[in-house]
Parts: sequence; C-alpha cells; structure tokens
Amino acid sequence: MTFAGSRRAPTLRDVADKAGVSMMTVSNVINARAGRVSKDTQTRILTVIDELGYRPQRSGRSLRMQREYAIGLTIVHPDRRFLDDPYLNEVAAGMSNALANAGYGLMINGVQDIDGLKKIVAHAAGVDALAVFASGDRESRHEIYRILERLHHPLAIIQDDMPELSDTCSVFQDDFAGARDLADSLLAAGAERIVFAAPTHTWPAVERREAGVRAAAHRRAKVTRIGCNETDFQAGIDQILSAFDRLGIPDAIVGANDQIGIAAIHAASRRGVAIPETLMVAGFNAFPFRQFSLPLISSVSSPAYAIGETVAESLLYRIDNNRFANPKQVLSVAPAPGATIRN
Amino acid sequence: MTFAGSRRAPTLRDVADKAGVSMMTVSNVINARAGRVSKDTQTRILTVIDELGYRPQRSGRSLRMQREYAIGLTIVHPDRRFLDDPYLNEVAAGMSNALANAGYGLMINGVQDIDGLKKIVAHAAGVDALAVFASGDRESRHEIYRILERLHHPLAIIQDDMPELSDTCSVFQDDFAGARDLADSLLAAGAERIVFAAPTHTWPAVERREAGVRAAAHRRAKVTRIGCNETDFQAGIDQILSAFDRLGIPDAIVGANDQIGIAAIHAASRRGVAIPETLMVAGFNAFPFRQFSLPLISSVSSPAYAIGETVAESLLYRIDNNRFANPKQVLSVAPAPGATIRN
DNA sequence: CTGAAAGCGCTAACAC
DNA sequence: GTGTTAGCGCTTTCAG
Repeated sequence: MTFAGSRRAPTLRDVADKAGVSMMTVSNVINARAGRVSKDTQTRILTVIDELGYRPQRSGRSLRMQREYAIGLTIVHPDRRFLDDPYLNEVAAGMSNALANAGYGLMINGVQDIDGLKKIVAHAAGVDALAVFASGDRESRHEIYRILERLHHPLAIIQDDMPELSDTCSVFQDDFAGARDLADSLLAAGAERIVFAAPTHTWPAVERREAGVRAAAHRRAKVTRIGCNETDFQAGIDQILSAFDRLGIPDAIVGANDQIGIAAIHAASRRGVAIPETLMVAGFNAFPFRQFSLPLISSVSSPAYAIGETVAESLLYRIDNNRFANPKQVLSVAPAPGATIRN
Repeated sequence: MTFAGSRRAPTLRDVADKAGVSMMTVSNVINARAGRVSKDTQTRILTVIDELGYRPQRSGRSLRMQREYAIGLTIVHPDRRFLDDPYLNEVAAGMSNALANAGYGLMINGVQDIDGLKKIVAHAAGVDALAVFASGDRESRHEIYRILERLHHPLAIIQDDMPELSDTCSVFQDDFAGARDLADSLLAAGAERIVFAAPTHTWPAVERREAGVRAAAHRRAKVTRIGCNETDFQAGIDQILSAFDRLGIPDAIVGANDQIGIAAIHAASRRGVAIPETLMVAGFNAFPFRQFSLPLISSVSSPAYAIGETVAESLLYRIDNNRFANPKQVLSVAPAPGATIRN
C-alpha cells in the first residue's frame, strides 16, 4: 500500500524540467492559451503531464490570481440534516452543476442558528462569493444577511430579498402568483372557506404564498391560517385534525408546501373526509415525492433547480464583471395538476 | 453601493503594520498558539483585526501548509439532480457538519457518468481527500474507483468496497443483516412467495439487500426478483402491476428502498389488494418521506447521517496520521416498524 | 514561440 | 515574547 501523503505531488516545475521547457510554457499549455506554444512542444508537455500524473495545485493559482474558484452555499436551518428539504437539494444540484461548468466548486455549509453562522464566518475565506438560504422569521433572516454582508463577498439571497444590502442579489420564484392562481382554481371549484396551513418554523416563501392565496380570495372566500409542524409529520397531522375540530371541515386546505398538504390528506383520511369531493387540498413545489401521496396532491411546480443555476450564474457574472447583471430575479412557477382539486 | 471587488482585502501585513508588530505575531494570535504572545499585544492585535475586518486568506495558508482544508464528495448518478435521494442528503449533511467542526469545507460534485467524472478529475485539485458514491453496476463502479485512485488522494467509498485499492477506506451500512431480519419477519408472518423489487438503474446496496432476503428465505420461501424503475414513479408502478399479472399476487414485496416499496403500495391499491392482509410490503432506509405513504410502509432505518460523519472522520484521521484507522466500517441498521407487515 | 524574474499571503524554523 | 528569512506553486510582465 502506497500512500499519497508519502510522496510529494509533482509540480509545474517537475513537468517543465522533465519536458525540458520553462514553467511558463507548461502553464500556457495547461491553460490552453491559443497559439503561444508550438504543436510539438505541446504534445511533449502533455505526455509528460500524463506520465507524471501532474495536476495543478489550486492554492498556487488561487494565491496568484487572488481567486478561490469556489462559491459557498450557506443554509441556516434548525435541523442538522439541513439538506433534507428537496428544495435545497435541487438548488444545490443546480448550483453545483452550473459552477462545475465554469471550473468552480461549491462549498456547502449548514448552520443551525446565528451563533453557528458566526462561527463559520470566523473561518478563513475559501470562497469568492456566497449564496444563502435562511429559514426563520423576517427579522432573524435579515440579521443573517447583514452578518454575511460584512464579509465583503458578493452575496446571493435565495428565496428572499433585502434591498438595502450592498453587493447583493436575490433570486426567487414567483410564489405570490403561483399561490394566487392555485387559489383561483379552488375558488372556481366553489371553495368559500380556505385554510392556509403554514409551518411553525417559517421560511421566506411562506408569507408570499399566504399573500397570494389571500389576494385571490379577497371578498370571495374566507382564509384562515393554521400552524402545522413540518418536521414532525404526525404532529402536523394532529394540528390539522384539531383545526377540523375548531373550525369544522373547510372547503379547501392549502399547505405552504407539499409535505404539509400531504399531512392534510392524511388528516382527512383519518376523519373519513372525501378528497376532493368534500375537501380539496393543495400543496406547493411539486417535487417528485408528491407522487407518494394518494390521491396525487395538486400543487405548483417549483423551478428550484433553475434557481440554483441562476444563483450560480449571477455570482459568476458578478465575480467577472464586478457588478451584478440583475439584482433581483424572479422565476415563474407552473401549475402541477393532481387529483385533490375538483374539475 | 460599494463592491468588495473594488478594494483590496486586508492582509496579515496590513494588520501587523497597523498594530506595530511583525506578521508572525499576528499569525500566532490568529492561530491561538498558546503563550507565544503577551496578553497586551494580543488584545491590541485583535482590535486591529476587528477594525480592519481582516480574515485570513485561505490560499496563502494552503500553499504554505500544502493543505486545502477541504474534502470532496463526488456523486456519480445519471440524474443531474444528483442530490434528490435522501440517502445522499443525509450523508452530505453528516459530512459537512463533521468537517466544519474540524475547520474543513465540503466540496460537492455530481457527475452523470464516467466521462463527466474524467472531466472534473482533470481540474485542479482543491481538496485533500475524496469521498465517492457511485450508482450503476459493479463493473462501472469499480472503474470509477480506479479513476479516483489515480488522483492519489485518500479515498472513502460510500456504501461499497473494493479491497484491492490502495489508500482507500469504505463505509457502509449492514444492508445484508437488515434485509435478512426484515425478510425473517415476513416469513414469520407466513410469506412463502416473496418478490424483491430492484431498481433498473442499480446502486451498491441493492445486491446486499437482495442477498439478505434470499439468505432468510433459503428453503423456506421462494424469492423472485423484478425490475422497478425508480426515477419514473408511475413507470415503476406499472412494472409492479405487470409482475402481478405474470406471477400473481405474491405474499410479500420487498422494495430495494422505500420509494419502490411505496410504488408497490400504490400498485396494490390500484388492484384493490389489501395491505397487509393479502400482500405485505416492505421498503428500506426509513427516511422521513416514508410517512407520506398510507399505510405507513414497514422499513429498515438507515444510519445515513452517521455514515457521512464516519466518512468525514475517517478521512480527517487519514490526513492527519497518514493512514486510515479502519479500512472498512460497517454501521448497523435498525427495524423501522410500519403497518404493511402483519403481526 | 519561449524564458527569467517577481510576488501573491501565509507560516516553520530559527535568531534575538 | 517578538522579529527575520525563506519559500510553498502558480501566473503576469517583460525580454529575448
């Protein structure tokens, strides 16, 4: 067994020496600089690189170029399993893929609260820019963004915005319009009493979704907000059941996301309430797992993956051009039909 | 609006000059080196650091220390949304948190196939070690590991192993025992014809889970393997329905994971087959989404998060000590009772 | 088309 | 307890 650590990795100098050229020529070959190296020299150098198994060392280049070639994604979420939400998975995958195309890496960090955030912020800066997704109420989210602003890195805020920050862009989806159109279809099916089920630990889009539902319902239906624990599924079902007891069975329940909508389906099933005949249900985001629900929950499909790509592209543009192309980008959502809304 | 890019970030030298000390003294303060700096000097330096908003630049330290302070997680998966699987979320979160505690970052990369892998491998090395999760058949997985071995980084293989590789460790869960015990409970409930539903695009644990089921069933029940598309849920349901047509309704279906098990529940529901009275169903891994299934799928809970932590700790140990403490670690699984197995 | 020199920010080793 | 020196691997600049 040989260990990598036991022998020094080959450097640019090793390649140059073995190929009998200067380091600069090797560098030109590696960076594919057009027409600076003769064909012969190039193939010779490439052979040596292959023989030696040479790979450029990022820290040397980073130091010289004053660039880390990496972007951070920081997620502030009370659960240590901070990637469990499909929304974040897709954002992360979209970012990672878009960054990889540009030769950048994605560094992912999850922190549970503001103290955790301060701790990682104290670390050395290994990124050129940051993206952040924060759950929690508006005030604590804004504190989070302010802490990150002080790092003097370009910042992209996901699913939220805070216009007073400098050197920041935000990218989100049109939750308001999506929720409004969703509620419209409930109204068209005759809903007059709508329950909006919001998570007890909130996140930025919840407010916009509730506002969209209320805008559609305005003077046509009554909207009641209830809380629904999102992390403990059974507790969430119980909360919906107790809402049934307090308020009676409404015409429709809109969950702040599909998880909550599915909890409503389970609650209805326990009470023997027919979906969609007696009670209509809707969720939000339409990630693949919604197909596990029976009947299939009607939802609104989220462009989460595209949001990740957009975040990455915005930050890369900012890094190269010293300004954001577009400080606020809103991606549109689309209806995701299911079997829990009539018609 | 001021942009970070427009002004040079303060360096160690700036701090040293302003505090009237040498760079080395500042370095000693930053790295909290015991008793090398007087209390007075220390507080003066800390004040200056705060005033200037100084944060050490990782590339300088990396170059000097020959260490990147980052570990990579490479996922080889045909879907570009490579983090959609809860297994990988939890592994990634576990790794990220364990690494952050040690001052290391996690760089996540997803590639769709071996060509994609070769492309990112050609990039500069920005990590000290690598973890890999590969789906696909045994042969292509082994090719993937061999490619990564050539990078001469310490490597941790997740949910798989390949003993002939040097400088490599593997970490996985005891899928065999979990599946065997699961099948035992099916046998105890009287199952004689068991269907094992495996995904069409396989991944490492599938073989071990099937082997566990077969070991339990040995001479006591007949096990038939069917394919079930895991990425297209509806197609998977159709495959199970057509297996019903070909083979009749078995006594039990064991899905290679919960997604597939839930597809079996849906298929049974379409045929009006009673669960668990007529057909028992089981899945594997017991991530939170299994609660969306109705009835709750019986499963086996996976220590995926702990696997992530273990991978991180193993690699950190390897980096510091130039050898792996334990080249092969198997974490145990636990029954996750549900309502789809009788008794 | 190729080469030599200088320096990016940081820290180990050693002097004082 | 503090300062000096040297150099990690790479690329920009400028000379040939």
